[in-house]
Amino acid sequence: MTEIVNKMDVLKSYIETKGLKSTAQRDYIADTFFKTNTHISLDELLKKVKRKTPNIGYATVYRTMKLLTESGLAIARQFGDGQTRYENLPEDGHHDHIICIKCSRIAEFSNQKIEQLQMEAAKKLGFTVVNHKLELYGYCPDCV
Amino acid sequence: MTEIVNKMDVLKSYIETKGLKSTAQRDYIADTFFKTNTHISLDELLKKVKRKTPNIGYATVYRTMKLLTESGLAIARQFGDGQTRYENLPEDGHHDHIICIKCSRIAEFSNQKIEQLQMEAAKKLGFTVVNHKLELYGYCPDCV
DNA sequence: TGGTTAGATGATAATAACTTTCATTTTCAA
DNA sequence: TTGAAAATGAAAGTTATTATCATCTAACCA
Ligand SMILES: [Mn+2]
Ligand SMILES: [Mn+2]
Ligand SMILES: [Zn+2]
Ligand SMILES: [Zn+2]
Repeated sequence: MTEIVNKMDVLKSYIETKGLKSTAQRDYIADTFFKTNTHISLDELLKKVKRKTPNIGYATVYRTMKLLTESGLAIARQFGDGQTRYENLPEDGHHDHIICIKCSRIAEFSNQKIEQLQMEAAKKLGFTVVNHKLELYGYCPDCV
Repeated sequence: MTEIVNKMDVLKSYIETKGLKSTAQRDYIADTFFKTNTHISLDELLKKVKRKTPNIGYATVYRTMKLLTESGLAIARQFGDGQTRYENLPEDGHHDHIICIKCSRIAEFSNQKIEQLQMEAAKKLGFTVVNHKLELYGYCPDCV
């Protein structure tokens, strides 16, 4: 609850800073997205949004998610199925993913030791790490 | 040297097993690819191949790389720049990548401890890992 | 409060990287 | 040598994303 209000405030503030305008469509798309706890695609989000506002366009959903990503409220992910998926910025920090190659179920995990070892591996090569992508692919408990 | 001959033999053998036919185009594309030690895109490979055989088509390069990937001689990679890149199957086993977000330089590393921890993280969630993708993004030594 | 105008919207067109189709050519076993 | 099966190259089709453009609309102001 307070969560979503907060996120909406962050968005409003970002919009103001950038000299943009507030619209009902954008608010509703953002609100709908903030209420999801999945890794949602644009098509899925559009479908959800169209249930209340059927006249909304794909382009507006696309532009809104772009805005949310820019403002840091959403994270864009690519799990190799050909389409970008968005998730809410996790309040408990960064996490990585494990994806079932049979049913597409996605689980999340975070491991500080792995992050540490990544840094070290990079340092050994003279690189500085800004971000990373770690995805495990395999079978979930239900798919053996 | 012996390397490439070996790879060509593996390819020949794969082609025979599948009931396919041998062609000059395929041989030349494969040979050109086997001689690269980069993570090469289809366009880059086509360009290289066209220097000797200008009449060769994109589709043939595409189909040859598909074949090499199926046969295990090539690995297809996605580094987030929108196009698939191919690399030769490394003889020293699996490795992961670190990509410079300024100059696109790609370095490779492998860390057994990280692999181990990944397995454990997956197991904790009841998943079985079949493969994984680990990419670090940051700055290379030349780009600070 | 009505006018102005920069930004937003939604339909549609354009991209870009594949992927497939198809007419023609080539391979290769009989 | 021949004919069926596979390969090739040009071109068309896909699909997800991004841009364009003719209206709309929000927000500031006289
Ligand atoms: Mn997630
Ligand atoms: Mn590599
Ligand atoms: Zn599953
Ligand atoms: Zn660099």
